[in-house]
Amino acid sequence: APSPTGFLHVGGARTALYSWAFARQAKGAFILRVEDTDLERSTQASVDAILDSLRWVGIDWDEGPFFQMQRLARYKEVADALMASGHAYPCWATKEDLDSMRETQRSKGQKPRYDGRWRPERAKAAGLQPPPGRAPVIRFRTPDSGEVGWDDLVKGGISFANAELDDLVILRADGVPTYNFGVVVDDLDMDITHVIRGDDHVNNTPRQIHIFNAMQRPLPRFGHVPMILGADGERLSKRHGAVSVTQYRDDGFLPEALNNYLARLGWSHGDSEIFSIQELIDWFNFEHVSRSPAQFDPEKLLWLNQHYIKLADNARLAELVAPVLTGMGIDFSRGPALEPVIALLKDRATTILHLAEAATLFYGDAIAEPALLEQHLTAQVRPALRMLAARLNELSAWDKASIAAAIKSVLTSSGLKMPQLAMPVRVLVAGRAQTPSIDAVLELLGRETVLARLARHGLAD
RNA sequence: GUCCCCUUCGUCUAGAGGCCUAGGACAUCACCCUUUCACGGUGAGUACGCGGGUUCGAAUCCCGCAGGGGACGCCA
Repeated sequence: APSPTGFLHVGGARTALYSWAFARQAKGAFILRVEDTDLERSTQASVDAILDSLRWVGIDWDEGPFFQMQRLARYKEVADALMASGHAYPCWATKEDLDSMRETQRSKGQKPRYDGRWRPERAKAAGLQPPPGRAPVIRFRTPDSGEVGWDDLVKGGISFANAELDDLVILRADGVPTYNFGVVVDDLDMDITHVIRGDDHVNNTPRQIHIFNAMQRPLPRFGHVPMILGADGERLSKRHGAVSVTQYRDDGFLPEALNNYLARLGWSHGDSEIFSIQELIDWFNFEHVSRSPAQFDPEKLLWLNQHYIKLADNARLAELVAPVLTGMGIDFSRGPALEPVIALLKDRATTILHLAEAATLFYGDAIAEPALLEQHLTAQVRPALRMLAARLNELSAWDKASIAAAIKSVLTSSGLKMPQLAMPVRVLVAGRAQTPSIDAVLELLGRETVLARLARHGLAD
């Protein structure tokens, strides 16, 4: 049940993933509800971004998306019923009233909370009269004493003293429900059996339970998954870097890597580190969801991403890399085909972006830094390089094995060691000192390009 | 400040009284492989927050303390 006030946060994605996996495992239904009652901040762009993110990570839904703003009449109906049964009442306290009330409480070291001044019997006793021409909000009457508790799916027993709670607003003056009320009527109407949400909602649960009770309906099960923290131990936020699912997609992460990482962050299945979405569905359980918050570790995510890139199909990777190259202004239609290039490079890439960057090796003009050139292109190796150019030129077949044989023969006649010859070739032909094995690089580059580049330095005719 | 929750290597975690001189993974370091860089392989160091109990025996149970996180809105 996302709120469309921004992008899908990785924490939200993880909660959705657990919830979804559990629903799939239980052969239940996963229902998507958009909680758009924050009129100030909700946007259609956020709705689109969130649905897009969910689809990208592979979370599908059986019902919805339902929008709370389309259910206003229903909330009004329930609020009226609650008023009729004495569980709710109108309140005309102004923003200023409430602010000064809270300030006083805070200064006295108390927890700021609504004092119940408009509870009918108290308003009457105090002689409060509804101000004319102003619509009230509706507040829920919370029991004054006793306790509320529940058996949390991940945390176990949790309980609150009712005296800690106050009378919360359930319906605003304009008829829009507040969070705690909207979710309860929705959960009931939508037959929600399991409410899986972030830890930050633990304090809302007792209030919601009271509303369920007032409506005389059975409770769903609640499960509160711990927060995700940044490296500094504070709640993960923008200032920690990437936090939105779309950002990870744009940064070149594979959805299976993000899923695997997120699932494992705060949940475990013995020593399993790498598992598929199907395994998550088969293995997921609440007993192994951690009860304490977890720090997000970008390094481990990178490791998983690298792992999944190595496993990924070349054609799929090519499709992901192509637009990145285009975005970099690189025309990869001139040069070797993308798929073999990727096949050669994917073992060393941690993200799609890095993979694309590595691929530029085959599509640029490969001009090396002068210092690099000087370092590797010594007088000693020049004759061997000329010899290599000649032999490459004479090769009847341009394939990795033939190229390797040509290199070996030059090594034999020159007495050079492999690195002494391979490094200058890399620098001359690729413009850099780090490349995959040189025979494979030459093969992909093609004979013409290789010879032309050697010729630039007078090493080929 | 008040309330709620939490506490095993730097990080994510396994562990549900003896299998733990605490296991795995990321990161780090070393070595091996090697055509550079990677990949891969092997190995090393590093943790049960503290103090009391309970018990023949506690990372595991209880209490206290400390620390961390969350909440305290007509935001969700």
